[in-house]
Order: sequence, then structure tokens, then C-alpha cells
Amino acid sequence: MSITNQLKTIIIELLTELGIENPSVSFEHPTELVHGDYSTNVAMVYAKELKKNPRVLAEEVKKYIQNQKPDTIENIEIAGPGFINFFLSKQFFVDSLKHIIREGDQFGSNQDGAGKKVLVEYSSPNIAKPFTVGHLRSTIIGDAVANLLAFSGYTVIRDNHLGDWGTQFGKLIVAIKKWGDFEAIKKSQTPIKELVDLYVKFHDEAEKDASLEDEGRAWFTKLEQGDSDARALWQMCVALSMQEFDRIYARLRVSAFDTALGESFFEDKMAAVLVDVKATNIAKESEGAYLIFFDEEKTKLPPLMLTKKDGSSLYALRDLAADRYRRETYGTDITIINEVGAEQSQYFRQIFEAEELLGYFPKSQRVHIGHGLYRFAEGKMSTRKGNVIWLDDILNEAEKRAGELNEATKTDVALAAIKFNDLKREAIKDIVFDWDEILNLHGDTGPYLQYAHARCVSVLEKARESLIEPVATDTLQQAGSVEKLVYRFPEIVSRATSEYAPHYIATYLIELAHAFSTYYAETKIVDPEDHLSPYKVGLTKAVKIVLKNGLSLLGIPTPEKM
RNA sequence: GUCCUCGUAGUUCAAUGGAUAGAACGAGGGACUUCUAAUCCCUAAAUCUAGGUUCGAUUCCUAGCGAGGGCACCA
Repeated sequence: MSITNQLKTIIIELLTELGIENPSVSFEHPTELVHGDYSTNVAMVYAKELKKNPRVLAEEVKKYIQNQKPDTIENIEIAGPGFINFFLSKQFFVDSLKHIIREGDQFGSNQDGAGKKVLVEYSSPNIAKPFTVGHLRSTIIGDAVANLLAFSGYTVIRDNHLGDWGTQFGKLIVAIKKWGDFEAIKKSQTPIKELVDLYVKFHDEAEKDASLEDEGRAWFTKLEQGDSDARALWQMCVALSMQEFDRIYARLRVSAFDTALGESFFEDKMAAVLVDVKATNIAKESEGAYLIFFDEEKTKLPPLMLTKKDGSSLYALRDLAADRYRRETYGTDITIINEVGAEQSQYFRQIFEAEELLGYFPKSQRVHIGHGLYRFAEGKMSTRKGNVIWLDDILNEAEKRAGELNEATKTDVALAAIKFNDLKREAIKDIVFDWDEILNLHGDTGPYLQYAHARCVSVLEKARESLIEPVATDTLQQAGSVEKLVYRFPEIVSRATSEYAPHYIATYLIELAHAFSTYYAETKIVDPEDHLSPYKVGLTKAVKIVLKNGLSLLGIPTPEKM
């Protein structure tokens, strides 16, 4: 039985004795370590009902617990308005270090997701468009979320939902035909940039000549109807883009996708959705287009358009087809997570509502992780306007800055800087693009964590040379902040996973690394006579394991030397 | 207009309804004959406004203000 459950049982026993029916008792880690390892607010919660001063009640609870002598509790303090603070025993911390070392790279993992399937759709770049900082967010966050789920025992399907279909291709085809050179693009060193230039030109020209938009839509309709000219151009774009994506994913060192089906894959699967929709009677025609109408009172959702007045498909119809396909392929019990920009949150509520109405998935099996956008201080980035930042440029710049410090690990450091800058904050928030912020190597950053990890490795190397087994012993005088933080890693993992929020891992790792750096600066792990303290080596080993496991979950490499 | 999200030190971010709101960057001061200074220590510095719920509100509710986003043929 866990310590908190043990304490809970004891406290409930007392409160029941005092006349409280079904008391609820909860524990938390106090914000500050000096307030103890666990704390409960029961005395404040029930003081009024029992007509007692909360501090007096707290004292009663304290005495009651002390009479039972729970062995992992070393001390109990009453503090503030009536908090009961628990301090864990030295033995607990020593045992937890041993446990961490024993578990190694499995420490923090759990089986909460055993037997459960989850599909995570993320990255999802668009064919013939730049892979920019925008896609970077989905890729990094999605990868981290998938890592977390896998670490918690879920069967995870990593799904890259490529944007290879839609009116944008009609527009691109128009641009290639009007201003482009098919053969020249194919031979170009940077074919994607050429295509993007054409796409930008299209929108410039369309401002002057609105008929271009209609022309673009018409070409998409032809593409969808199988026009051979349109198909050939489209296939060229897909092939060129796929090469580009493979190169970028390798550079980002994200886990491989299990499946990468383009939207076009669902082309022949949309009719079935329309049949389902018609059977449920939730959609109707309006001005030639076909839309699902939701209960406005209840859902506050606007209608969702499935097909245009010319009969061609829209994003929503293709998404429904994709989820229908996933249901058939992976089973009705799968949970589907879409890591897509927050600007689509209303759209996803529409999709979830529709899928529930259609009987595809209950809302409980559909999750949208929305992320804010990278934006400039002056405004939004836009592919159409051409004011974007290419991912390659960021990686190049990051490697340049990291290389000034250490040539050997510069790609590792560059990735850490970029990924951590993204993962340390709540996904939903926008990020104002700032070179100095993103590529910072000091402070609360990925490189700082890597450095802390490398220092641990260095100490352990020394320990190995001296033939001292890095095992914790019971020479601990008093538990410090490092001990009080390392054992909590599994709780953090659990929370980050259930809330799909990798930033909990990020902020925790910073806290731990900072505690360790302070410890490192203040303590001689090797004493002046060059004797290694087995306990300190064991502690270092535990910290190293947690940093490594945590950074791996975030998709950040952990070089051993820096 | 309507719906959604976000408002925390100068800046960028934290804070399962708890205690003295925690970091980092920047500013000022200090620590390198180092188990790796990509580090550590000290100082100054913040919850948009007004109500409400609560023993207790940055957190929940209502209204307002501010920023961003969605709302019929983009994805």
C-alpha cells in the first residue's frame, strides 16, 4: 500500500470516529520542499463541521497518526492555517534511489495503458508547402505525446496525415501551368521552394484577378475526377515533397511513423460516409452544398460543410472518411488523438459531434490537442504571403550557435534547444518567434538539461574507474531537494500522459536538474582524499536515469559528453 | 455580431482550490588551482478590472477590458 493510501485510511478512520460521514482525504506535494513531502488539508476542510479550530483538529490528526507509527513517516508538522505536513523517512529516500537504479531506463514507465490502443495523428505537413516552424510544433508535441503513451503501456499508432489533397492543389496546378516549368522544377536543388514561390505568386495574382480562385477550384474538381494532366502534376508534387519530409524527419530525429496516408488515400472512402450521413438524416443540401447541421441550442456549433456546390469534397468529409477507415482498421475501441493547431478547435468539436451522431466514435474516444501558433511580434506567419521561417533555417542557425560551444554535439544541442523551447510551455499558447529565445543555450533550456546529464555521466565514469559500485547505501544524513524530487518522476509521467501535456515533464526536469546542479556545486561527490561516496554516486546515478528517461520522452538526445 | 482560447515580474514561461505566487532571460552584485562555470550563490521585480462562491481564489462562476483565433464552398 502506498504511503498516501496508508495515511488516508488512518485519517478517514479518525474522522469517521469524530462523526464525519464519508470523509474525503487528499494529499499533495507542497509547493515548497521545506513544507514536507506530502501535505493534507483535511483539518481546514472539516474544522467548520466539527466546530474546531483547524490547527487544533490538525494536532488531533497528527497525534492519531503518530500512535499508529507508520514506518515511512519520520516527522509530522502542523503549519500555516492548518496544513498537516508529512516528512518521509531517510530509509524511504534510500530505498527509492535503489529502486530507480534497479529500474533503469524503465523507471517511470507504467502499465496504465495496457491493452488500450491509441492513434496519434500529428505533424501532417502539406505537400508542396514549406515545412515551417508551424509544422514543427505538431511534430514535436505529437512525438512527445506518443512517446508518453507508449511509456505508459499503450499500443500507439503514429499517424502522419499528409495534406495531399484539396483545392490548394487546384491552385498550384494553375500556377504551374501559368508561370512554372515542370521540368525545371524537377531538376531543381530546392524543388519545394520553387513550388512554394508559385503558390505565393498565385495568391498575389489572385488579389488582382479573382477569377483565378475559380480556376483553382475547377482544377481541383478535375483532379478529383481523375483528369490525367492534373494527376501527373499532382504526383510530381507528392513525390518531391515526400523526399523532403523524409530528410526533415531524419534531421529532427523523431520516431518513425507507423502509417502516413495522405488525404487522397480516402478519396474512394468518402462515398460510404455520405451514405452513413444520409442514413442518419443529420445533413441536408443548402445552396447546392451539402452540410451537417447540429443542434444549435445544445452544441453552439455552426453547420459543417462536407461537399461543395460543384460536388467536390471538403476537408471535413475526408476527415470523417479517415476516421471511419481507422475504426474499421484498428477496431472500435481505439482512441484517436489529433495534434493540430488550436485554430481548428471548433472544427474538431464539429467532427467529434458528427462522429458521435454517425456512431463512429463516442466523444470520449476523440481528443484534440490544440497548439498555439508560432507568430511574429508583428503578426501571423502565412505561407500564402510568403513570410514564413523554414525549419532548415532554424536548424542551421541553431547548429551554428551550438557549434560555437562544442562541435561534436552541436546537432544534439541544436535539437534540444529547439524542442525544449516548444515543450516547456503549455501547448495551447502561442509562441512569439524570437531567435534568441528559441536558440538560447542557457537557463531553462534543453541544452542545460543535457549538460546536467553529461555531468552525471562524467561522475559515474569516475566511479567506474575507481571500481566503486554506484549503489545507494544508508549513509544519508538528511534528504535534500534532489532526493525529494527524483522519486516523483513516475507521478509526473502519469500526469503528463493523462493530460497529454509534455510540459509537465519539461518543467519537472528543469527543477530536478537545477536541484542537482546546486547539489553538485555545493557538495563534493568525491572527497578531498579522492574517495567516492557510494551514496552520492548512487544519487547521481538516479538523477542521470531520470534525466535520460525524461529527455527521451521529449524526443531530446542525451549525449554523454559535452 | 457570436463562439472558443489566452491575460502572472521589464521579457519568456510555471504553479492538481492552499502556505511567503516558482523559475529563466534581462538588470545589479558575488563564486572558477572545477568530480565538466553550457554552472552556482545573493539582490530588486508580477497575478488585467469589478463582483460572487469558499475556511482559503492566479486557479471556479458572472460581468467588463485587452490580445489571438473560428464562424458556408481553405486546410
